[in-house]
Amino acid sequence: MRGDSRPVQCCVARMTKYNASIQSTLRQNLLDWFDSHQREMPWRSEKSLYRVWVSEIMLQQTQVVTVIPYFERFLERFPDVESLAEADEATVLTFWEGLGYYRRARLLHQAAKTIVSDFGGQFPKSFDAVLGLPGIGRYTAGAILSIADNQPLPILEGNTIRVHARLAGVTGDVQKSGTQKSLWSLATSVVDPERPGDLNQALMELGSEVCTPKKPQCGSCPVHGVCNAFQTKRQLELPYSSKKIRLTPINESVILIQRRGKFLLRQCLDGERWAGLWDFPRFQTDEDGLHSDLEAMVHASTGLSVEIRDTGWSTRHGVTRFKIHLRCWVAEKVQGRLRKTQENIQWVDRHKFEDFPMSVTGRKVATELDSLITSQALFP
DNA sequence: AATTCGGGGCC
DNA sequence: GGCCCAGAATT
Repeated sequence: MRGDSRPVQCCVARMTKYNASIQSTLRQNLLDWFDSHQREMPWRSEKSLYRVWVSEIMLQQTQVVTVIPYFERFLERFPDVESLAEADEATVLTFWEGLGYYRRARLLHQAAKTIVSDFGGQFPKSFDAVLGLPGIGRYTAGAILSIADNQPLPILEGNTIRVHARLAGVTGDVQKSGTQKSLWSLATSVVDPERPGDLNQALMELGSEVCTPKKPQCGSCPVHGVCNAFQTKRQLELPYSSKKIRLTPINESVILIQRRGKFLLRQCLDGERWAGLWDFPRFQTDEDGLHSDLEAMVHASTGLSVEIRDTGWSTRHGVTRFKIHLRCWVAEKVQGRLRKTQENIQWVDRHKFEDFPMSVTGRKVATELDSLITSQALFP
């Protein structure tokens, strides 16, 4: 197929499966490499469907080094499906705090309940049943069953998209469905019949440790001999994506409202950012972090009448896709009483903040509260 | 097919 | 400051 006089790009762009020879080389070399180079991970040393499931959910859009401490704590508190299913959602969220994409935790919790009610507490082994669980898509179902039950199923995610695009010279826009189809086809053709889980992990491990986005270590790559991108020196051009990440600037303020030593927290509603987590009342402000009628905003959101006392402290926190300009105001005097509202709001002693799963910015404010409220800037 | 959802690692 | 990360659900 390759090696004739036609441009390489033309031929390989249409190659959507590895031929038998390349399949064999990929499997052999990658499994050998994986046996000697794989990193230690807590879900590898002790393997079960439950542990691999939890790890795969945590690993969605999240790097291994970030996940490991969360995984350890989570498994200590929720060692099996039953303990997870029985827990309150708020408790589950507490152990997810700081990891991001909190819907993952809520769906994980829902799925645990489903497994108890519909599968007798045993994580299912049928691909369709697993795919039907909330929070589990094509990648995660294949990953769990191949890794924890050695089922010959393909996977495709960030790392392996890059690996396959380079190995096979896939030049199409990776966002396009046609390109995705080609990549899934490549992934399917390389599935190892003997050790599918190890080969899948080897592909991902290669993508994160060797076949990296910026500085791929092709010299130490076990499969550079069959890599189209390496042969044509296009490692840095593949995979191609036309999509550019854009940031949306956000200016928001949180307001510290205290009464009798307690502070007002509200639980973020479904549909808004940090759904289910707790936060200080938060409002949109202008570019300078100011709002023309902050007291009215507080009243509108919480049903409380407040008197804004000072505006002495500010900090910034950058979040991917958002930039939050965070300012805090302290309202010392609250005239109104707590009213019944749609919002789930609560007066919380500052020493009890740790009992609430919080947004990262909310946690930051909570952690620095002591220095904030004793600051001379706030109480001149 | 495009958006949304977080936070951190890494250059 | 930008890009990327063991993606899924929603619109």
